[in-house]
Amino acid sequence: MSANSRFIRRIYNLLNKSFGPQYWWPGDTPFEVCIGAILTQNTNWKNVEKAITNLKNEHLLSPIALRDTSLSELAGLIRPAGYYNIKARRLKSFISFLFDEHEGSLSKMSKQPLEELRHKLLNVHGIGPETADSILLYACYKPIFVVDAYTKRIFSRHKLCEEDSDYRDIQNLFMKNLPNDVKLFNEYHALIVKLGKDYCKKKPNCLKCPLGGKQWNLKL
DNA sequence: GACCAGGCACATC
DNA sequence: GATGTGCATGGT
Repeated sequence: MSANSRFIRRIYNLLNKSFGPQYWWPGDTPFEVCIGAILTQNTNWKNVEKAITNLKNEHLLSPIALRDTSLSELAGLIRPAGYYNIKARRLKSFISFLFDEHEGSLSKMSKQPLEELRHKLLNVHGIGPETADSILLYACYKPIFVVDAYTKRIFSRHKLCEEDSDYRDIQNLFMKNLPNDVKLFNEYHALIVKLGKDYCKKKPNCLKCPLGGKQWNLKL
């Protein structure tokens, strides 16, 4: 086993021991996961929850209901999640894709092979790498590792990737060094977000961080 | 009142 | 292909 692989697994074990299971994604249905993945782009999850609650209260959390909702009404309801005009359009483009390609059915969409579906999702307006991979992993249960701002910040601070590593570089760091396991990818990303929220914001709080101290050259 | 949060598309060089 | 900018609310 390579040194990288040992590091990656050791960090997972540390986080898992410190935080325990995270029960991700925070959403009731695969469809809600997709909506949340778009709404949470560059946005605090608390604000996303308000927007999702609004949609639930209006009984709009289904592909058909959202398809039949006007852009302006949708924008008004998701307002708390920020960038609401842009995100309303992004939600609509995802819904259009779902109906055009998969009869409005997430379970049909999920039957597509991973790489083919990923490629198609990336062609949907408003869906980039992180949103696509969140949908693939947490809504379609495909084995793909989600990289977010926390992942990049934490791993570059600890010199486990370069500061200018791109999305695929970091994703490969995990996927080449871990077994191809949906449950593991699910839990690992969730633990990274937990670590990020609690200890590794832009101004880090290293004192009680499970990764230990202010020394950002991890010695495990 | 500044700074930040689980990105992405687009313009410009 | 790299770099900069707009999008926007709500919490600290």
